[in-house]
Amino acid sequence: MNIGDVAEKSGLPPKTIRYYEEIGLVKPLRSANGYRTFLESDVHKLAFLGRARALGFTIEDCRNLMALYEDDQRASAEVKEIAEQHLERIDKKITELEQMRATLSNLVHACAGDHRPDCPILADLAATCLDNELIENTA
Amino acid sequence: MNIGDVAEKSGLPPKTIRYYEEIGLVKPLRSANGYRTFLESDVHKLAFLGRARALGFTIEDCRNLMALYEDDQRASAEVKEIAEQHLERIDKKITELEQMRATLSNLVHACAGDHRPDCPILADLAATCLDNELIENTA
DNA sequence: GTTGACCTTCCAGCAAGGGGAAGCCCTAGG
DNA sequence: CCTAGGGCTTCCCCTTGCTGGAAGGTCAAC
Repeated sequence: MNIGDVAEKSGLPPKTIRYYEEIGLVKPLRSANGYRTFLESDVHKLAFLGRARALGFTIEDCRNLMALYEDDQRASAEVKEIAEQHLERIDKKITELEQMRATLSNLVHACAGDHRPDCPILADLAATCLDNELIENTA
Repeated sequence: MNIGDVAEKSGLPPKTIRYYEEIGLVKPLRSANGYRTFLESDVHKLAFLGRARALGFTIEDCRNLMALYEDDQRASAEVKEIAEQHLERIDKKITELEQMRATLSNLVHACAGDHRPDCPILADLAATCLDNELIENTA
């Protein structure tokens, strides 16, 4: 199977598949003309990777998950550990974004959004670290 | 004022300040010995940029926000427009992350996390795109 | 035999800086 | 007067996870 077929089957672009080979996530064979030749098991691996990436796992996580997947002596605790750490990263990121969202939302609501130059958004960005100028900026 | 002082006052690392000069966000003067020389207004700008970045605005957003900040003929509508678009980006990102979180959380809870190899997390990653193998993998 | 769709490699680049080397500059201490 | 140190400079590579493009080989069809 050539890379184009694999791309279609796995849902990953050819570029991505070549990249995954480059970093050692898949190891396709080569046919005489230099083309990569993939087995069904490669398609399976690539789909696995695509799914893991879609869940936000890093490439390194994917590498570890793949290794565990292929090791039938694995302990599910190891997999769970990786997933839990990732869950924490996600929660942290969500918290950060919620925080930004809250601040930004306040500012947006406070801004008239008309033709006049007065703007609480700019005032906030400008004033936060410079209390002595706050009065000038908001006066 | 040299870059070290500015870094302390603005809260941005020297590396970041040099980078911001490189991409034209600030334009410090140079003294005879080649050192960058910053004015108070530069510190002010850099603090503005730091705050905007902390709210997740892209560098390009920052560039536009700075331009509006320095234009006293601006319409607050233009600022609000940038902020609203950013708010949408944030909301979209949060939604994505919540989606990942939900799926991942389900998988984590379904996984025993013990010494045994059976793992719903790996099974899900492996099976999603290959229904014909689902039975084997979950059997 | 030649077009056009594949495939190959390599190079460059995105965001937004971080790390570190090699080399000035400036000041304080002995 | 010399030296040690800290701060400053430029330069280039590294990060994450790809994506785009150029130059060129291959293959099946018409």
